[in-house]
Amino acid sequence: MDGEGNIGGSEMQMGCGPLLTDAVAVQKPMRQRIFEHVRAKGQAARADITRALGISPGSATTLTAELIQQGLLHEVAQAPRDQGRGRPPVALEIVPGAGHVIGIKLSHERHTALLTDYAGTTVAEAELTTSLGARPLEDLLDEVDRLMKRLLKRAGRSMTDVNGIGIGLPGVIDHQGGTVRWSPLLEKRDQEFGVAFKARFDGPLFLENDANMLTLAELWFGAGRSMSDFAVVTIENGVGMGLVLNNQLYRGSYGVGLELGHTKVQIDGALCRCGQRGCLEAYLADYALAREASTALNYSINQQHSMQATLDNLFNEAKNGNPAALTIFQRAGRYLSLGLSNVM
Amino acid sequence: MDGEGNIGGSEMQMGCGPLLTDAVAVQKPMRQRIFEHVRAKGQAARADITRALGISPGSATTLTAELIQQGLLHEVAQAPRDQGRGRPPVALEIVPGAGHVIGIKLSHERHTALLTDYAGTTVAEAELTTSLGARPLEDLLDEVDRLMKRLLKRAGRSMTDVNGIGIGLPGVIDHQGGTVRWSPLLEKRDQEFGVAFKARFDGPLFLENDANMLTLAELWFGAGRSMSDFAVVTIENGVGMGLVLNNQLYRGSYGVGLELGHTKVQIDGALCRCGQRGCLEAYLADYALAREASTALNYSINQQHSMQATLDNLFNEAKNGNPAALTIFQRAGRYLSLGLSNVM
DNA sequence: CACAATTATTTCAATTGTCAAAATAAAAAA
DNA sequence: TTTTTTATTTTGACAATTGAAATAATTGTG
Repeated sequence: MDGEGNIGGSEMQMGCGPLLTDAVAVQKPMRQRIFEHVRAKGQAARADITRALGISPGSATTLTAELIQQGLLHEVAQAPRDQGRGRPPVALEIVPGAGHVIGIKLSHERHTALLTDYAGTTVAEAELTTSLGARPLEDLLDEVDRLMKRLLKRAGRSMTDVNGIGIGLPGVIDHQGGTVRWSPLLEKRDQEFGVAFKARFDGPLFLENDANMLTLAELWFGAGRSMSDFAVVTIENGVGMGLVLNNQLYRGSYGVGLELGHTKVQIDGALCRCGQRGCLEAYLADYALAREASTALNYSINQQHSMQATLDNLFNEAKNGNPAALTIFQRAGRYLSLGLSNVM
Repeated sequence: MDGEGNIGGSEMQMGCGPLLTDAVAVQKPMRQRIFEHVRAKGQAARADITRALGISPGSATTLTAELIQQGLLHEVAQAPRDQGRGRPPVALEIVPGAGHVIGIKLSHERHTALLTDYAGTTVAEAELTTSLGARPLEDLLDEVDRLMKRLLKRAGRSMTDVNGIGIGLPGVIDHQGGTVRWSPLLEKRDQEFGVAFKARFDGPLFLENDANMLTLAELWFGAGRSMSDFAVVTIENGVGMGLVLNNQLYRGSYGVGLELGHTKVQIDGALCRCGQRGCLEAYLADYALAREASTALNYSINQQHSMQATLDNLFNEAKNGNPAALTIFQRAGRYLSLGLSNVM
């Protein structure tokens, strides 16, 4: 009778093993995996698919038939072989016009956009030079609007032909929630980019940090295609990094990605704009170089120089052998390699 | 006719998207997921499983029936509830004696072993003090043999009751291949531990770096159970780290894990036994502290002191306010926090 | 040239895993 | 007692796969 109030109260610490299971481990449907395999290989026969995905030949027939029926795949005439016996395989290919995707990169000085088909070939490009500095979310969406209109006009297509839109921009991006936690392009923090976008346009949006975007590009089109783990480092306005682990982009616990720039390379080192000391970014980013350049080039504080001009100047000085300027670049290089070796 | 030799030679760079798909992403069968869920919770009713794993109640009945049939699960009498209506749930529990597992930790001075049942409760323990230093693989396996015999005797069980054996040891371990790339316990490099083990014993072996082992323990039994990403840092003979990303232990491209100890914390810093400079380990590991201690305590070079004695001495001196000794510990702490913040 | 060998693809019945919906069970509340 | 509520079981159906046999399209061989 005394045990009624708290059930099992005496033995709370039961069980073992992780409490959280990886609920994300949902296997993609077979149709999609076949589609992606054909896309990766460029073309593939049913027999290749059978071997690559470990399915039965019967399934290959059924599933490819469905994809062909949907207009996503089609058979392609085979070049005659000079060796190999047996019935020749018939290659399958992605129907290029089956769908289109827009990719947009928002950046400091100019935005660029690309329209590609499902096979990955570029259909049209467009760009837009923009005002520098932070702006309201609506203004940024206006720019996106203008850019997409220009792109579609150039390709002779309309928004209904577009099956997906990917946008990459600098800052701290929550990919899952479609939120921009912080970006140099936006005035305010924690802007609901995804929501605002959906209100103005349609088609599914994929929002991504620009370094992550670049990393994905490398994974899809570049050297990363055949690697299971790699990192991409960008040095621009700030230091960014994207990391691919196990063939997929690693996003932190809350989709925020990595912050290589704020890796510490020196105890009590140079002051960083994040407020801490010794960050890699404080030695590598353009604003950091510019800061040191002012000293090296003997600029007085009240002289006004644009950052780009300062950097150009610094670069020229270094080329001409100015030792102070050279040291800055050498040090930046050394710190970069240090930060990178830590990632390894 | 000219295109016969190399098929598609002109258009090799076809396709886009990752070439390697995550073949590891095989969803575990539902039966196993249910088993693991019950193990994690200690006990769970069919209705709980239905909700937790998102399956239909019918499936829960069928699948748990199979597990009960196999002798892995059983129903357990429920304590009377004081609130809540409706038919009371009947809890399921893992049959403790359904299987047993041996866990072994090989270390410098002594090896320890544990026999537990499938529910995770310890059945017996054993340990073995060992010769220091590197030895041939066969000698190490002899020690494992002796340890396991002692353990099983104490538990009154035989090898046939054991369904799996996990071994953790310091060094660079290839978990997948069961190879010891390097370990302070072994004379030679690249020893095929798994193969040699299988030749002498039976039952599946799980070989793991000791830091990774500890990390898994934390994931299964400790604070890590409710976290999706975390790191475990060990400071012993060398600095080790285990990392859990997305609820699973991260092993490098080839199962080698991480090397926090050789993260760089200081450009041109202290010399490390790995030959590089500025490694975290060169400030934190016991041999590094001992090295500095010799200086701080004014030991002359030809005096012979055991490492442990030196460290004890250093610790006492620091406690008594010796400033040189204090500095050593403070610096070690600072470098550690630096290395850790980089991991974040 | 007919025919075996070889490889690719298709057909088709059978299996498996899962679910939806209805039925049944066991308790508390009215 | 009857209703309400929650847990579990039963049942039939469905969709995804598979295995095995059949068919197709080649090359090599006697």
